[in-house]
Amino acid sequence: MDPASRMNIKRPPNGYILFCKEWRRRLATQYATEKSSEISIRLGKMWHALTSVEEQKYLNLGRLTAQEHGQRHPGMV
DNA sequence: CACCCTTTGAAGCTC
DNA sequence: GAGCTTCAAAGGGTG
Repeated sequence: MDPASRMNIKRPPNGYILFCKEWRRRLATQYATEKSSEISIRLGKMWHALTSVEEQKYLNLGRLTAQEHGQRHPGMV
């Protein structure tokens, strides 16, 4: 790949990553003694607790974000 | 200071 | 087109 793309543009975050950014901080506050790896496991449990609408919301948003990346970086090569 | 460990989804490489 | 691998976040813990 072009070094320019690797240097400036990272891979688009999926729905789960978006969910992490919102809840990871909250879980880190509640479980301040735990590490991100442990938080990730808790986030996985939180993910299972989501309703279909919420789950699809994050996945859908992540997919749209990925679609936008292609539009924000046309060609690139 | 970079990598490990961990989660899920998707990008990205290989075939 | 079908499939496997790497990277995205992320933060104490490890090296």
